[in-house]
Amino acid sequence: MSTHDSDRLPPERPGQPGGKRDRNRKRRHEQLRQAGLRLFLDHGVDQVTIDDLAREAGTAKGNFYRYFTSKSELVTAVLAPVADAVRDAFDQAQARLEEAHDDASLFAAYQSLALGLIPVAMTEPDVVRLYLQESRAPASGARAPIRALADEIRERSVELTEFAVDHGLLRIPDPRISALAVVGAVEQLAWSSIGGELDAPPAQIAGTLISLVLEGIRSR
Amino acid sequence: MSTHDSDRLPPERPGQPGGKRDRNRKRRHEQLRQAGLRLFLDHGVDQVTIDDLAREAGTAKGNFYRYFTSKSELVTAVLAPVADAVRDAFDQAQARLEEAHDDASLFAAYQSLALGLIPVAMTEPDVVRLYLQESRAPASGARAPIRALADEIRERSVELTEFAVDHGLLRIPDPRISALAVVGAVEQLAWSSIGGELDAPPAQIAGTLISLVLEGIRSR
DNA sequence: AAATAACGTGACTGTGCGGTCATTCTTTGT
DNA sequence: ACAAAGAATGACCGCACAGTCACGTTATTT
Repeated sequence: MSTHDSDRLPPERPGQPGGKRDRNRKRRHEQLRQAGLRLFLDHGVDQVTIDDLAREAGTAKGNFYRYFTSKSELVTAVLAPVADAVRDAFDQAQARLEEAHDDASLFAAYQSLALGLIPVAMTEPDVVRLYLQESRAPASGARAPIRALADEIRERSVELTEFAVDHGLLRIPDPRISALAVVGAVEQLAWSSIGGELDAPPAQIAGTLISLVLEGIRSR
Repeated sequence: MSTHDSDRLPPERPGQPGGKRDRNRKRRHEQLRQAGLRLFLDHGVDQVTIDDLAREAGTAKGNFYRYFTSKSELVTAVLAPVADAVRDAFDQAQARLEEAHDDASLFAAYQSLALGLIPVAMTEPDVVRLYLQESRAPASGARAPIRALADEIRERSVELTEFAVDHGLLRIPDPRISALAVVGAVEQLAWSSIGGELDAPPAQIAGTLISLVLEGIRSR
């Protein structure tokens, strides 16, 4: 009969939401997530094996599959906080932009995007770094979730700027080119900053980039 | 005695420089290079096995090792044309910059950089794409040569702009930030363009980016 | 406290990988 | 034409991997 042929691994959550089972489960989940983050950063997602992950998390191999069905699913979990923050920040910015009517409110919309992104970049630099490290991976395999997030970021950035242009808030010839250029600049600066190649404080980097975008190099 | 303990695989070149051996050898080398380029793009460098490469190149596995000692060495060979062009272009630009004295000659130096890079990007888009795809990989493993090239590009870009600032040719507060922002913008635009997400012609993309950098968004 | 069910373990299996090598084929030098 | 050397082959070895599973442990329910 099999009411649910598919209730295989991993099983449902334990009984009480605040009980010992629930806490233990969350702890293991987080241990595996942290192990993944460390190993992925050091060796690249593709090079890390399930054995490596289990060992680094201090548990047995078979147990890994009680929490994640695949490495790809773990990658999604590792990325989750950043992915959520990114989506929220774009939603916010889009909502504000839809009610914008002048230069000031346009600026405020873009500012809300930045203000939504900066906190997570400060609290989770390693996750951001992992994203940047593998963000242009082929769309198949364990790195796929990272690539998907990258595609979403580019898409929504372009969307946002096209909306501004369509509603007469911004007057630039090709919004797609400008939006992608800014995304590329932001990502490269974040990458160099997190990697320690740029010792300037993030606030200064952001300020320099904003004035560069608004006024160009000539103005200085 | 062993005059040469280390003349193991891969062996020296065959007798005549223009003979059949030489031609065959060059052909196989190129077949393996093309096979690598295709497979690396489709599946990512780390996911491709030596068996895959040999099969795609239409040869036997053992033969691979007559041409490359490792996957990493093949990656280096795949990248070679772009790596060479990049180095040459930076050398050129640096030489011009050292003799620059005003705005016009500064512009000419940067222009020579662009003019050195554009041809190889047009003739070898796949190699550029592979570089962009894996350019932020960890420094160990088969992707290492790609990462090395990326580091070199960033380093020399910063160097170039710092030189211009130090010699009073450019007046910007932090040359490192500006240089990296431009590198990021260029790479992102190249990535999107090669990936078909931007249908604008390269010349228009370049023009828009240049005016964006020089004058900012406000000017339009 | 007994029964139940999720958690946790590590051995096990099959598969596929990197790298080697004896052998055969092709080119070259004489 | 013949010998010498490089090119090419694919079977083979050892190993490491993904995924499974029977069994022991710990928390939860009754």
